[in-house]
Amino acid sequence: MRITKHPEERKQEILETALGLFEEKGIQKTSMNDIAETMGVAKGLIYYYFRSKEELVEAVVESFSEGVEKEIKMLLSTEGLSFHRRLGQVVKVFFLSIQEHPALMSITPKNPGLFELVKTSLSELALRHAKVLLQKGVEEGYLNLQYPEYMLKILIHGIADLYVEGVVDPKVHCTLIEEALGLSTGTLLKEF
Amino acid sequence: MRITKHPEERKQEILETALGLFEEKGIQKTSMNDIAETMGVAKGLIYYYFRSKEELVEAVVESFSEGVEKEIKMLLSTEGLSFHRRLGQVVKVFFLSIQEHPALMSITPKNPGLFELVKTSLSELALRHAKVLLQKGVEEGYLNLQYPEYMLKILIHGIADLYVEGVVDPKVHCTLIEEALGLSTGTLLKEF
Amino acid sequence: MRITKHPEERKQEILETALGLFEEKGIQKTSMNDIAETMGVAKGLIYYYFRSKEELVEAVVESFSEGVEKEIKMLLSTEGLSFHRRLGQVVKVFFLSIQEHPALMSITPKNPGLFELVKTSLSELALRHAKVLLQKGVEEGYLNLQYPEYMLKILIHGIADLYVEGVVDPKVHCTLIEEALGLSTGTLLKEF
Amino acid sequence: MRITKHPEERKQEILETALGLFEEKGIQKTSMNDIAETMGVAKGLIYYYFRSKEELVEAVVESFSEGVEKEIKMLLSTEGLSFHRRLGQVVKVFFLSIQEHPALMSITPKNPGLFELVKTSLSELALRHAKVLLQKGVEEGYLNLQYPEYMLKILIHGIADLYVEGVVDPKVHCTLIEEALGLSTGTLLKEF
DNA sequence: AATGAATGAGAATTCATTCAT
DNA sequence: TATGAATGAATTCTCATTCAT
Repeated sequence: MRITKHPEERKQEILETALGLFEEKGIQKTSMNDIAETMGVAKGLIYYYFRSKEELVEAVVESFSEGVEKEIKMLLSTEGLSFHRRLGQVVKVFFLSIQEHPALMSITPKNPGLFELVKTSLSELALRHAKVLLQKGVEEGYLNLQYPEYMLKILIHGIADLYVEGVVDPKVHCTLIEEALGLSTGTLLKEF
Repeated sequence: MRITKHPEERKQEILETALGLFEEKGIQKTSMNDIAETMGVAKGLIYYYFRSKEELVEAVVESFSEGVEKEIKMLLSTEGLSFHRRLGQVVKVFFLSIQEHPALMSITPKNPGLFELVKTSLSELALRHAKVLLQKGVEEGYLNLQYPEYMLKILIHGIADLYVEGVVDPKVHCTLIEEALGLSTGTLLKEF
Repeated sequence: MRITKHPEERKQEILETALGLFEEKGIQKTSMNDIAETMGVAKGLIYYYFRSKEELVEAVVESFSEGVEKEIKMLLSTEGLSFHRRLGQVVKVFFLSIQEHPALMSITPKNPGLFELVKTSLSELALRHAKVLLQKGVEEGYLNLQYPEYMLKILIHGIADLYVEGVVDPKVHCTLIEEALGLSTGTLLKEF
Repeated sequence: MRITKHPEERKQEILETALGLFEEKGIQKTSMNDIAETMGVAKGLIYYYFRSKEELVEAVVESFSEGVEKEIKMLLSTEGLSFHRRLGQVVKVFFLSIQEHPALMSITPKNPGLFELVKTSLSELALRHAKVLLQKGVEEGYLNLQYPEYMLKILIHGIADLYVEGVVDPKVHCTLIEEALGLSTGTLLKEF
């Protein structure tokens, strides 16, 4: 049975199936065959949309980040919010997007890869969007940091890894962020 | 030509060769054959010492951590040092051990793995040793943290990832740690 | 050169090639490579049809038995034959099917395996089909046996092994069967 | 720790260990390493006593048969026993020797080999010793068989295989033998 | 757009056997 | 007699990728 779909729709379907399997079994242990089989589609079809497995992996990561990016953009477009409020929202978006993909976090020594890539991608994304916000925080005196961007990176990577190790309470994360940024206790927490 | 060595020596040799190749080409792209060839030894010999590639990988990570652990133990055994001094030293050990293995940090989408494993292992190790130190810092009022251990983890993972992305200046790291822990500027830096 | 065939045809081809090689060199000494090479086909293709060597071996045995089963079914479907005639025919089918695969029987200390598997499979098959026949023989008084099914098994296995050891004359087999079943001399033999 | 033993003692020890492992895991899946490890001895030592694995396998089978042979010889040396009594005893010896090695019978598709070899070896042995006995039976009119030796073979192989398939009751075996040889019911059974 | 049989280059692993000590 | 590190060749199995249909 041969089911024809719109290219974009099909591409999306592959991306989602791949993401699911990568989360479940790791990139390496997911074969192109697995993906095709799960979709109920022939192996060759995937190669019609993606030149190689590598390209597919990149596309999956990109696609994931794009989802997060959309939400962030929406948030930041709202005018007139205070620095703390905004920061709180950005943090929230990150953790919500991670919470929606719990399997993403299940890295084991036998199953590395995807998380690391996603993390890096998210971190870059965060930086792109938070630069201005951080600058503002520094200028307005809310933040007293020499390397605000680096600190942001550390927090994203570090908390993500903490998450992987089982610390999933957003309150804890907020407290840690407050302390690291030198904000007074509860500043972020009250945004949740 | 058949060269026999003492098991411990040979095991060490395998471990070192494997570490080198893992760093250079990634775990996945390093075949057991590569390791044997590099050593000028038969493939089977590696299986004489390690039941499988997986076991070898674990052993390599463990061995790496043990090296770092030894140095830390030495440091912490020295009596009578101030909290800041000690903290500075621990931080130093970590970054020195990482600096000795720059290739360890070269993750690419094609080459994931070892670093992630080592990082987790190092993080656990750090916690084990720094617990008391942190507690002391909190008690003595140098640190004002609700979750000192989590903060430590964040810093280790976060800075390690920062390192991977090319930020390798220890001064920057120190400053970031100072800021995150709420120490006054230069407290750690002067230990370097 | 890439020659594509219909799956069923190809599967059959693999089965036959494998059977031939198993007979010739024994299961153990026949590598998946041998089979592929003999077929002029890539190694991977065999794994496309059979998950493992073990599965292939099972399929070969099964396929062999199925061939014999077909012939038996045909025989038994003919109505109105006497007990002795029928029994004679069943015995005949077995020995003909074995005679067609003389190599099957060449077990040596270095080459065990396939025969043993086939024998068991054939024995089960024989029982399934001969049960009614034997029952009938017992009821009609031709056979005076307490365990007709066990006797059948003994005869199948025993004569098969005798065959392996070089006793291949069907007349001898018939005589032995007659004696074991307590039939009068020549009852079966005249069917041949 | 290097324990030196008398050559014959050591050889015997190897034979027994090998038999045990062959029964447990099959010949093929038992490595020379397994044997050495089980004995707590170095691999090389086995090669000191047996040139190759093949030679070891042969020796194991031979050694097993020798054990049975001894018992049979003892039996047959007793003078003045009736034909039926003797036959009963010989049958008994076989089944007792098999019963002492239940694992010998656990053939599976994955684990062929030893049983087949032992069976053949036992069958040859049986023939050697029973020839005279059978001849006597025929001459004295107890047996009415054209190929007494073949019938013996069939019975040994056939019943052994029956045994493997789970029919282990000696009474059933006796009945089958009686029927196959055309002895009157109970002739053998009462010897047990 | 889609199929899926076929490829082929590797990969891990196993093990009987050897040999220097 | 005994050790056990070392060999090396074979073997099973995997999988990204191709291509004729």
